[in-house]
Amino acid sequence: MAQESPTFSPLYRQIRGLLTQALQSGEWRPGEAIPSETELAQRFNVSQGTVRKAIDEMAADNLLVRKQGKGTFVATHHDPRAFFRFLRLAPINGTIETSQSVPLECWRARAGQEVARTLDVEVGSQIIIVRRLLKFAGKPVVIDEIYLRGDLFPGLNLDVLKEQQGSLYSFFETRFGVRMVRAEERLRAVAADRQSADYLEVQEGSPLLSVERVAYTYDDKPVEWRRGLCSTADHYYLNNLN
Amino acid sequence: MAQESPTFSPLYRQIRGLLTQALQSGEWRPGEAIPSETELAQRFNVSQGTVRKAIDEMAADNLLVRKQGKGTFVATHHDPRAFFRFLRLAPINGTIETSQSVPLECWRARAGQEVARTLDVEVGSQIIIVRRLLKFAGKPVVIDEIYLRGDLFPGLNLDVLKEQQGSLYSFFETRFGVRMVRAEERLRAVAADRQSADYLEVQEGSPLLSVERVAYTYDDKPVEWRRGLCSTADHYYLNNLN
DNA sequence: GAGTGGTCTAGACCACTGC
DNA sequence: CAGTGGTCTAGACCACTCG
Repeated sequence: MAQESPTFSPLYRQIRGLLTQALQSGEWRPGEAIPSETELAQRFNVSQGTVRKAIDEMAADNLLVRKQGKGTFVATHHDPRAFFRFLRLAPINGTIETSQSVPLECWRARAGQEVARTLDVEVGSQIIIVRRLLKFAGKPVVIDEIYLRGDLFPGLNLDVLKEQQGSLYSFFETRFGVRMVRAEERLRAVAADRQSADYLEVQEGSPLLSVERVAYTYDDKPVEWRRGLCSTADHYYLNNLN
Repeated sequence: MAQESPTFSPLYRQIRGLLTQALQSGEWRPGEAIPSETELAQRFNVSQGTVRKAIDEMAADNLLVRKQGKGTFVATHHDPRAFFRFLRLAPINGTIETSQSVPLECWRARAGQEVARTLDVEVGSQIIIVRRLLKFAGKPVVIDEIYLRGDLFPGLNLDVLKEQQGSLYSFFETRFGVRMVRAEERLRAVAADRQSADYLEVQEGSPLLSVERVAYTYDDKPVEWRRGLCSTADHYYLNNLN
């Protein structure tokens, strides 16, 4: 029912669109259960199998999480298993370490050309810049500079950031209703500048891993641009190629 | 039919196992079409939908490639689209560049403890070590040191390597019937040693991206261990986080 | 037109959770 | 026990490719 001709989109893909829209509108919040497959099938007037296929895709993209016998849930950054989805750093020797995010600075500014293009906003619109230090087992490992769309994070400042527990994305999710869904990272090796070297307690000029990231929300629009400098003396960046 | 009780494995997963086994045995070679879904369903005495689900999973893992109207094919590294699945380097400014693999050295040795553990072979068994330079648009970008299981690459030497066209994995696939299926990479930033600096035409001590990789075949056994040092002056390593 | 994969449906039954 | 997701089946029809 309702199938277009030029760009053919199967029913389950349309259902996915409707579900994504509902997620975006906040009808079901991160961590909550969405209605059962049979309920959704009735609501959209399709068979249960079609809803199922839509949910399958969204679960594969980490938008939803299925739990047999319990239901299907909106994915959340609070889930400890989701923590390392966006933080691919692991200690070279040894086990899991506790991590701590230390906010250093937070101020508002106007978007220059490059930031405006990356975040898909007008040049001159308000952005927020955050600098923070990430510690593993008490030792500084990453220094981040983060650019955010100002309109999406009203009231964000250094004091608010200090309330943060858990990951930054988990914090954005509950505090501002902004959920990061996917990201693109560009990695390079660079020499430590003076300031970063001081923060990371390494020598100026020593090699650091530069991780540049653009993160997107549901509607595939960029929300965050960040650049992290990682000391890889005791940690490496893990990646699986399938 | 035939469902175990302790570790329950659904039928389609068992079918996947049988298909993987057939791939591993070389019944269908990379690039070839496998039998149609209905044929496979008859062969395994299951419904077409069950075969379909098995193939779906394997296509998601890049073991098979579906082509509507034509059939399902064994994935191959010859496919230009598969080229950047294991080579995540892209030029910082500009378009696609031609790449060239220049073999430098190739010799046989006995596996030490670390290599033996990584490649899951006995200490002292034969391994092959390859050094090669990777050029983009004529300029050196990566210097690789590659450790291979000697038993899987009989007759491999520098002369043979010079016949290589396309990617190294594509070469291994046709020449030795060894197909890399997935890999794990560990990235760090390091300072260039004298020799690497010379090859990459950078200054000694300048920051390089170290990419350590273990690659696996169908049976999930490690086949290759390699370490690449990348000059990220004009290229970055691209990664998508979903 | 014949053959392939892709979609959609409907129904039966299994596995897991929680009351 | 009822309710959820997970599996398996069978059949109808659509979209694409190729001769």
